[in-house]
Amino acid sequence: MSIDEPRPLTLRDVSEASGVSEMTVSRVLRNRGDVSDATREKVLEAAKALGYVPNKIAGALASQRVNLVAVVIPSLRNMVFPEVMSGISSVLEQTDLQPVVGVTDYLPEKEERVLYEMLSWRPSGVIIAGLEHSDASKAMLRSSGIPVVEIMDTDGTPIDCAVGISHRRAGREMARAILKQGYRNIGFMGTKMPLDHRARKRFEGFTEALAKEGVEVIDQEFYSGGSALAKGREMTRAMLKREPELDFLYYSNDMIAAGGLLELLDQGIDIPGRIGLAGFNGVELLDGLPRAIATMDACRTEIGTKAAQIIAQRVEEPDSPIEKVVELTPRITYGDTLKRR
Amino acid sequence: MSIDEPRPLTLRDVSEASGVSEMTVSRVLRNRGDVSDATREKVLEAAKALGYVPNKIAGALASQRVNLVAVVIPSLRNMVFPEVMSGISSVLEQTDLQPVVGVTDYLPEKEERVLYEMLSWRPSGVIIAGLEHSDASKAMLRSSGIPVVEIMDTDGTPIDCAVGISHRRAGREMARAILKQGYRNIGFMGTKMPLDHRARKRFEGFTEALAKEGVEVIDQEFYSGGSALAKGREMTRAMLKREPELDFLYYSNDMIAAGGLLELLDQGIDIPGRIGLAGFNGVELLDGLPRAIATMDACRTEIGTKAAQIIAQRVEEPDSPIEKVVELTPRITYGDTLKRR
DNA sequence: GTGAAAGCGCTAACAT
DNA sequence: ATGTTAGCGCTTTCAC
Repeated sequence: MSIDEPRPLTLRDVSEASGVSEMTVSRVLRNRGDVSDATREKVLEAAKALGYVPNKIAGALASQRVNLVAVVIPSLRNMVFPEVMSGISSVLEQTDLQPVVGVTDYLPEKEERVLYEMLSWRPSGVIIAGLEHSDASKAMLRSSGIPVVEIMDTDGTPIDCAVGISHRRAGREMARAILKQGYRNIGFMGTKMPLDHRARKRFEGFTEALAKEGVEVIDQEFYSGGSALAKGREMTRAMLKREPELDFLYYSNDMIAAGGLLELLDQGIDIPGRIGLAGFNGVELLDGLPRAIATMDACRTEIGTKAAQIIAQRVEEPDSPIEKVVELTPRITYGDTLKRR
Repeated sequence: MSIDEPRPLTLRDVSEASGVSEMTVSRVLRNRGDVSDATREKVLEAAKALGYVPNKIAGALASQRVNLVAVVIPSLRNMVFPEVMSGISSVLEQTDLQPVVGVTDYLPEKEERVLYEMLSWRPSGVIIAGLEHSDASKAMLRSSGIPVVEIMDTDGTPIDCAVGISHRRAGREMARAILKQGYRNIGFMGTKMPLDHRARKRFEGFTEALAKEGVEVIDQEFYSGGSALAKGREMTRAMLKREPELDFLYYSNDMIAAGGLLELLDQGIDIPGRIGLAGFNGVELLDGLPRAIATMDACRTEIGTKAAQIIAQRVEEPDSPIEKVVELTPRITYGDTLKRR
């Protein structure tokens, strides 16, 4: 008796153990075609007893189909993306498709690498955050021949199709709401934006709508890294010191807005009378703060579900019609930090 | 001229375009063996011009090696796991290994499915949260023949090896610290625990250490779902109403502890004099709250890096010695919500 | 330094 | 209802 290397099991092993041809074993394991109940039983028993796990690599190569959907996002630490992911998963779970996540850290070069890696597994579709990509990335996506859904943003031209919101519009609408309530001395705080195109677009829309009414942001500050809550606090304190006559603070996300809120409350400032504030995103996490922050929903889960539906649809029926752009419409939540007439 | 189906490119296409054999093209693309600079140049040029992306499926099947590491975690919405992920990524980025994430939603059956799916891609290793798995999952892992690192927890017997902290010990230590400061009327709030073994173990360690000093938790409450911050607030309010003489609140995570903190501050209660409180995890997110919450670091990033190092090591040198259990030691942060003598 | 042949473990397509 | 044959696109191995 010789000691065998622990070799992974193959179809052949199951075939021999059950006395059924490899082909029939394969059919049973995939619920394909007609197999008699007796044979099916035998095969399943043998497979289970051996602890056989199919080799998808071989299967994929033979069948030229891979049931993976590549999902490429900038980060997992920003709660926005896990929420999009859960929208995607909830739809794909009902199909035989599986999401595979790649993270780019907001770096175009890393996006390129991640994309290359993922495409080399020949997935059935790609869901990728944003409309801004390197030329090489765009070329890869275009020539991949698989459905590509760019998510989160609709301000631009998609490679294949896009699902998201217009961040420029979101910025404009928040600006209008703020002006409408009579605020005029407005400050802005946000992430450093060369990296974050969506935050940049919101800011652009925001200042553009203000300008239309002859208003300019009187102060602004950008951060990167660190605890968003703490940063929101710090930046707010600093800005109020610089510009005491500020009457509104617009934040590029709800987490720094929460920091700002806590700072204003500490200082005993009347919200939203003396100073109003607003963030962006509507992160559920923040329910439970002393005041509900004015914000705009970014439709995260909905973006995920819609994107996944598009992929699933096009995998099933490759010739189904293509909706180029699906623009969802975020709505303002006034909460307790933005006056309403 | 006929219209060709957009067929994915193969090595053969690059071979023909460059006038070099498929074999040599393969060598160039993988930087293997000796290839003259002239040939290398030609090949790279052709590959780039065509936009060739290698087919890893075929490669993996032929070479019997897959550079993927399966990472199986309960959730992405709990910031703990993205932090572990980033520890894992930071290590694997320096190798040619790639993490692939699977999410179980704390459900053993889903863990089983996810594991089966992932193992069927024949990854080079598995990193999986927790020590509790279904028998089928354990069997799959054992017979996979690849390195398996169970993370987060060391209270139990690993299948192969484990990296984490002892949650029982963490609970005990927090209990001791609380008692030492003279608190005696202690309440506990946490997640519903049949799902979350680590929270359960902390609670068990906690009550055990209290019992040793003749102290019992005088009230407890469990939640599931919803905004943790809001839940922490609600549960705290309810519990204080039920048991006004409470002088310490122990929470199973920092987020609900933060909700509790905000509630106590609202009620104008003296912290940590009249009531002290503590959470668990040390989520960076929470810097910036009005008071720093007493907590314990769960060593999340470190767990990720160590686990990834073990996998990387064992992939490189399959016969390297195995450390069964790596137990990291979390430390208490007193913050502003737990008296210190 | 380069190429030819064989085969990785499965499934499509065609028998029977 | 079941079996046989021929690859899928690469890499391993060996020959030159």
